[in-house]
Amino acid sequence: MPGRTRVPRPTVDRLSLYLRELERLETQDRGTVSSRQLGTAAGAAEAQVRKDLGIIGHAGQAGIGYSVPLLAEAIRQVIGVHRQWRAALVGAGNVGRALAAYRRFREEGFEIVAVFDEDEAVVGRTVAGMEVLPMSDLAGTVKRESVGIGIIAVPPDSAQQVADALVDAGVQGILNFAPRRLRVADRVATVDVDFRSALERLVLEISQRKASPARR
Amino acid sequence: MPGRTRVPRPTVDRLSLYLRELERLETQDRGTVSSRQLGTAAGAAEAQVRKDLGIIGHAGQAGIGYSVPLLAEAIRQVIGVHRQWRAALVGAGNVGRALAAYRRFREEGFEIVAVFDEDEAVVGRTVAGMEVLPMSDLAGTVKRESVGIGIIAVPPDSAQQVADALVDAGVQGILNFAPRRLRVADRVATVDVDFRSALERLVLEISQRKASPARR
DNA sequence: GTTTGTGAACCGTTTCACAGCA
DNA sequence: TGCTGTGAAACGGTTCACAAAC
Repeated sequence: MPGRTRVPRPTVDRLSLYLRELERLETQDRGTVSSRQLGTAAGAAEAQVRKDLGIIGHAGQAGIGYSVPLLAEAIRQVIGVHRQWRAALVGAGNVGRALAAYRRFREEGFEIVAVFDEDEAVVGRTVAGMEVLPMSDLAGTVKRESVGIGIIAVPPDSAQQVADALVDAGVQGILNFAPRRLRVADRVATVDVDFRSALERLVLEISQRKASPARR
Repeated sequence: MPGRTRVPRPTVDRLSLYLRELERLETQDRGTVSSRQLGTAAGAAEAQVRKDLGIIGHAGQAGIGYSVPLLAEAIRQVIGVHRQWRAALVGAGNVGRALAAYRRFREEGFEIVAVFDEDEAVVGRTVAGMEVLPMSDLAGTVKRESVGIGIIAVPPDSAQQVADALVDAGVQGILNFAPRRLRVADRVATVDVDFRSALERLVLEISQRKASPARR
């Protein structure tokens, strides 16, 4: 059973990036990679890569490197994408429709199995081949379809109440696209994807870059 | 001239969140906030809030707190959203169209002024009221329209070449929605928004949450 | 020669704790 | 009493450096 030790957040983020590089190498039938190459792809130091892989308990071979397929599988196991995750999307606006149409998710182990909206006028329409359902169907669908993840793509003012509904329905995690910090029970994990914060980070970095010479 | 001291990345992220709360309070005509309240909204400790505001050189009043409008303005100044930013969007697929349609950007100081696509079949179509332009028009448009930010919403395989084109055209920063690490000149800032990494982070947190009791 | 695994030093950020001001 | 500002301590993650394995 994996998940022995706690994995630091920065390490998790890098594991995602290593996995992308490994999958690229898999298509090229490369048998091994060095920590240096993985580090270059992920923008991390090579010692960092070795530390990260040590944390998840994966060993390489001195002088050779790491086995591409074995390491890829090990990372998938640790992250948990070796199994398929089923998600319910709430919000059929711009962001919601784009997510529903994003076919790539499926290959990556995620599947949106139902779409909901609070707006009665939107309920009944078709989004990416799925009928938009009313919020009253949420709890039933989550149970029936074994939904583990809720995706929030509604305006900020209704984000919290949607989160409450998802938690009540029994999801294990929430991916939140609304620019609002959610308050949820401890047993539920949340991750925010916030365009606005990303843009603000970018703009501030631009300003700082102009002020002082960049490093690296 | 603002931007005296360097602002740590984690602080930048929290400043975004403080600003959201401040804007909410502004609509309610609240005159002051305590570090405790800002911290609660942003999920940070109160001492952390005071440290952050100290870093940007903003002082509160002991026993009272911080002035809502003054602090909001100070944060906007530091981040750089007190002025309007003009952006060029590359990629008119699902993600690109959703971004183009995302009206909220405008209120937040960002404006997409042009849309480009590499695919000849897409060029000429209309997206959010804008005609999709060919990549050959990129450099000219960036100069003519004073575009500071490029937004990449293309498949991963073409992300790097789009980045190169944006850098050559003279943008100062790139917001990257493609799941690929970009390599750009030092003078250009980049920020990644990666759905897949976000989902993987979520899934791993779900696993860890099941394994051990959560804190907080 | 190449590349791993890891203790030790290092560094930046967070938390603590408390003096000082309203 | 309520709340800020800030040194000092604690923490967690990163980088260094090198012995060991191939």
